[in-house]
Amino acid sequence: MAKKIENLACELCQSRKFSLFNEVSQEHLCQLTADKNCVYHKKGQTLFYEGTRPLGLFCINEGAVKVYKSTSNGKEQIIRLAKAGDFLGYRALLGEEHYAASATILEDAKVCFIPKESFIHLLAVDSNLYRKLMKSVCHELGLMEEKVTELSQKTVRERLAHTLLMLRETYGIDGDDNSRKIDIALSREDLASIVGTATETVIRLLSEFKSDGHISFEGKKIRILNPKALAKISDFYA
Amino acid sequence: MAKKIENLACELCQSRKFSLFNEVSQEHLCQLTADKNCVYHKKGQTLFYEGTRPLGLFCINEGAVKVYKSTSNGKEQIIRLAKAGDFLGYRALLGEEHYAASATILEDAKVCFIPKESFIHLLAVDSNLYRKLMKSVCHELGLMEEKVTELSQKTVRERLAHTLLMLRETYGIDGDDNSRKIDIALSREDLASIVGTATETVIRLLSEFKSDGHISFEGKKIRILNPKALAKISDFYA
DNA sequence: TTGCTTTCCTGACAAAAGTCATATTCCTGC
DNA sequence: GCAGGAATATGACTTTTGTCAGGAAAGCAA
Repeated sequence: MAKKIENLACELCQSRKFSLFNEVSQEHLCQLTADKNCVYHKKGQTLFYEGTRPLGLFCINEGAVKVYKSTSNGKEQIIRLAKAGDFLGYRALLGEEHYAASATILEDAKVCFIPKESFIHLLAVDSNLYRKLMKSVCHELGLMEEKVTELSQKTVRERLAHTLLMLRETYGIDGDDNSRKIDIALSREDLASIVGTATETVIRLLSEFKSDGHISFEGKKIRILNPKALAKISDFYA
Repeated sequence: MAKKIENLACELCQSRKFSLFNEVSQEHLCQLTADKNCVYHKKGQTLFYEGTRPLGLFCINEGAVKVYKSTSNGKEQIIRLAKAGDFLGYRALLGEEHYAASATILEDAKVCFIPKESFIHLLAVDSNLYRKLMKSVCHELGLMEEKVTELSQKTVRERLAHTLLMLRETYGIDGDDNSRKIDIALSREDLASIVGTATETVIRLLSEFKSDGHISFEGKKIRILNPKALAKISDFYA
């Protein structure tokens, strides 16, 4: 299953260019390359479990990962999706807490693991990185506050439309502006866990969006045909 | 209304002892005392508005403040409540963003305002404070993630019970363990904005909790008579 | 292929919560 | 004290959403 692979060179990593590590010095990157561990994970494997102690930082080189909390009623709430260039586990690491969520692979992934000491040392010598990380955590916090507001004030229908638009922003590929495919394999159940509703409700609403011509299905993926209509439904900035 | 008052000495401030500034050196505290501005605010006044640019950090010396986002349908979602010793505005400041929420006085308050430059300088020279702040922001993020999960998975009834228990933790005074009064003046509307529901629903549920003997009303305030029952209702850790 | 499992879909129904209308109570200023 | 307004309370009704049950389709292993 999880297969150790040869360390990818951080200094050459394409995913890094768009990540928080984009300004880290060559020297420090080489050190990271030496310190870290790279692993190939298949879909369904879990990177870490809620409640356990973080031993380092995960960095996604390729693939897709979901971060979610399990709830008492057996469901799960997806907190965020991580893709190439994203980091996982820094909140627990910097907050000196246990993981508050679990992380599971959605699409086969190459994941680098940077041991805690190595990461902490890097932060100590690269104050620019530390500052950027702080900025990023603050931004995340802002996003979460927005999500809280959305959850308590908007209907499932509005939230689903908004979620589709956000997924389009992040995972949209090919086609002109009016027809972009969301290139990530999300089950209806996953989608429901992001929106915060029941799977059946998502299925029903997607069918509706489809028959209204706002979206279409391509295999397991969704194509956004009419983003404006979805924006209107989601009550975006209105 | 807002009345400038003589600067309170940070180095002598009792509220500070339980705040993030509890380990800041005497020297730096004196500098803060010189740099800051203290203002007395009456209930209903607003410290800052969503969408504006942060010019500094607010520190609550006394009183209660609500931080909330206004939504398109005219309602508001309370993101957090701040009391003596709490800071406001650091997320926007450190994230280098505009305020994502507004802050309004719930109970007459003494609020100190530390200019941005002064705060940034303090962070630059006191790395321990910076680290503590990072830790705090990460912790906040964890709390928000929990709130997101709670909002999408629990009923209003469960959330209200949980909210009452949290308010009891933070604002509970006098009485033995089975009878603590929540010593903060929250209107039903405010409570609804915290829980994320309609005012009428809160009123109805509170009446129900009252007739079930779980709570009682003392003036505008609520006394928790049976925390265990509320914990059960809130499905806490179950 | 075949059979098996998982995911997706649909319908019927129930429960939860929001909305609207209307009292009633509580404050506050005069 | 009283008037007027705000906050609280309650009822009736509607809408939204969740739940349960059952079936179709798609993926997967042998």
